Amino acid sequence: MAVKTASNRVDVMFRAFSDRTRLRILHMLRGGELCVCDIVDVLGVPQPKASRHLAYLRKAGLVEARKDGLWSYYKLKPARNPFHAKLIECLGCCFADVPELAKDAKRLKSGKCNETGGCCS
Amino acid sequence: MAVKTASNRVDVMFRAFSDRTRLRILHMLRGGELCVCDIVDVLGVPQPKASRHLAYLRKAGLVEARKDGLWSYYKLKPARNPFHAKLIECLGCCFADVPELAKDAKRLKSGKCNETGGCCS
DNA sequence: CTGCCATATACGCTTGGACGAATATAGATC
DNA sequence: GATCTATATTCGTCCAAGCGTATATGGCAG
Repeated sequence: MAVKTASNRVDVMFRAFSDRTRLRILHMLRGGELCVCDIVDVLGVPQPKASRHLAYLRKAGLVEARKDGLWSYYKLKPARNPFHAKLIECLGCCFADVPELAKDAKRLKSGKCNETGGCCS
Repeated sequence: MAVKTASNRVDVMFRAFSDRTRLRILHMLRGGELCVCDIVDVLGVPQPKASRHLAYLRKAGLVEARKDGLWSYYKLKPARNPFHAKLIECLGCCFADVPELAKDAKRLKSGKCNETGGCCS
């Protein structure tokens, strides 16, 4: 079963973290599952852009999606190995160094829909 | 003094880790200072390629160079902040996941010149 | 079945960056 | 100063991947 997928490749995982938008998405997801419209809303980017980056993260094995009716919910995948775990830890540490992250967190908290179910308009 | 250099940018640092060759270089340097010819030798890549990647790492603030006569010695820069430290920790964790790293370590140890001074032919 | 909504993908364009090959730089030796 | 040697940089090419725009998919409501 040891299929050599892209998800196992360390360089691919690092690259997944090397884009500002993806970094913001990953950081947001540390708080738990979110649906795409929330992500689009918090990031303030066009929907296809968010979707593309989510697909990238999915292929890199870093997030997983769950569909529920019209909505897709994304969350971080649990760490597969020590390296993956360390990488996730990096997410917590870079909070201070990436100004957008604080803004995103604020916007997410004040947002309409984070956990009380009533999402997306 | 809070100059916004590339070295402060989290995404740039991640990107620096996202290339196999650079990952191998960074991993090698964990053992301490090395001169370029050692790196070229262990990696088994053309010298300009190693030099280019070393320049990239230098610009990303991850390594620093010291010149001594004809030779250049590179070493990891000490971590500037918690994020940088975590990232360096990742280097240790990905050893198991990147096959080249073990081979590099072996070749470096059996190599002619790692620490007894007599480097480079 | 028709139309609407959330999400995903395709398209065309543009840019960053990896490469090999060639060349430049600069210290050491004669 | 001529030359050798270690390292750095430049050049031209190629490919991955970013973007906005447009469109496809697929569930749901009427």
